[in-house]
Amino acid sequence: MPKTDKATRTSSEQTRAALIDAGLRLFGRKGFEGTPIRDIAAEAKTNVASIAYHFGGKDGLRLACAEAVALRLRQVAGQTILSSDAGGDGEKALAIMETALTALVTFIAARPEARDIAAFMMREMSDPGPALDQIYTNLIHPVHGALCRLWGTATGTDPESPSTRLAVFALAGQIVYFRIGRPVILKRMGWQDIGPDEANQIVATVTGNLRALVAAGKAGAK
Amino acid sequence: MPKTDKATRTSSEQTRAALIDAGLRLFGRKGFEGTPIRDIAAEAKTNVASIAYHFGGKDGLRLACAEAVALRLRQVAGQTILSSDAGGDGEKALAIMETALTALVTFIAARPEARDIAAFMMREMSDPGPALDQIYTNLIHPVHGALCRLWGTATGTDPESPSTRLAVFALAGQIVYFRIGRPVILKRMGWQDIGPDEANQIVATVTGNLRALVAAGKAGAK
DNA sequence: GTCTATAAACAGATAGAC
DNA sequence: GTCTATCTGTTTATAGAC
Repeated sequence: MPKTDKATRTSSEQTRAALIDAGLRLFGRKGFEGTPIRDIAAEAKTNVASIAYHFGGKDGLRLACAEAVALRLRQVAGQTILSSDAGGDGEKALAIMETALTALVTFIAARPEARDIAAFMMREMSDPGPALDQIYTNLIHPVHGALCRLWGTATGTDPESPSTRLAVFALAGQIVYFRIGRPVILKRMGWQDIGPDEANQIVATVTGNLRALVAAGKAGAK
Repeated sequence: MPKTDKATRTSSEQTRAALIDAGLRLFGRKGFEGTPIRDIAAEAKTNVASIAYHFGGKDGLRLACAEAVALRLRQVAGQTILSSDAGGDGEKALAIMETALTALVTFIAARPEARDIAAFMMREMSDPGPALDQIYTNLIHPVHGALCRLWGTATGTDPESPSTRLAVFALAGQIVYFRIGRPVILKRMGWQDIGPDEANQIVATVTGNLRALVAAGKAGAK
């Protein structure tokens, strides 16, 4: 059946993508060791053997999931941050950061796929290995670096200084917590779900904090 | 129930404690499903069967670990926050929060046990169940509530309002990220470890942020 | 209460038919 | 390329000796 003529649209690629999708979802929820490859195959509507065929084994799928995570989050955060340049204008740098954070928070807090993406990343951080290296070099390092440059421009401080880097990490921490801590947040806020309304409240909190922290950083730089 | 005569010092209690300790460490690093009870027994220097004996099974140990986590973190955060009362004095409320945050951040960022405690909590949040309920009612709800009251006093805003609750969650997010994201932070900061020096830099970042955010919240409340 | 031995279920990898 | 059947090792839980 799997001949790659244009009518069939390479079912190989489709199976591959379905496996990564299923792997991300299950690894995120139940953990890597907690997920049997049989479940992944079932979720992707294929057979167990196809995981060894496409990725060489369970570990290969893990790495492929890490690649997918880095790619997806760069699409959300990256294209807004990585490409743009404030050109020394503090106000513009702050505006760019606000736009980027809004996009990031909206995606991370409200989009359903973000649950699995965030959970996958957090799990990899609890047990660092090749998959985390992937995510670090392809996502975290470039995005954090770009945010540091914007932060430096916005506050007039050294973008390479430890305090700038820590400030940006603190900012990132706020965002990821709104996803990871979701069940706790829902319960405490009395929310049923994080829809557009709730996401906007979170966006308002984070962007408000950004402005306050940048203002404080600017004052401290004098 | 073990017989508690003072001479033997109940080795039962010791085994129990050693199992919880080992469980917390291994569950945090490799996840619940990723950890065989044989490994836990070996780490606790006892036999596999003792887990079923003391906790009824692997799930029982999981719940006992959740209890231990809640208890331990209440000792760190709780005794400073839960007991004290600002009595309507904004300055005093801010000072209490600063003291509490310093203790919390120092513990979470620098203490080795905190790695496993934080990882355990995050994993439970990714896959909510009875253990998370434990942690929520015995730790998160009371501590978050106390911080909201202090925040309300410090900023002059309603401690029960959604924006206050979200602000406190954002603050908490910063703290936990400095533990969860540790491997990434070490790499990006060029640090070998988080010792007293590095912990102080993190404490300075977080308490600085606290002051800036409270000041902004106070201004907004006018 | 502790521990060894074992049972019954389940894991990931792979050979070979299609 | 896909899928079934199977191999080999490992898992949790438990029975029973001490």
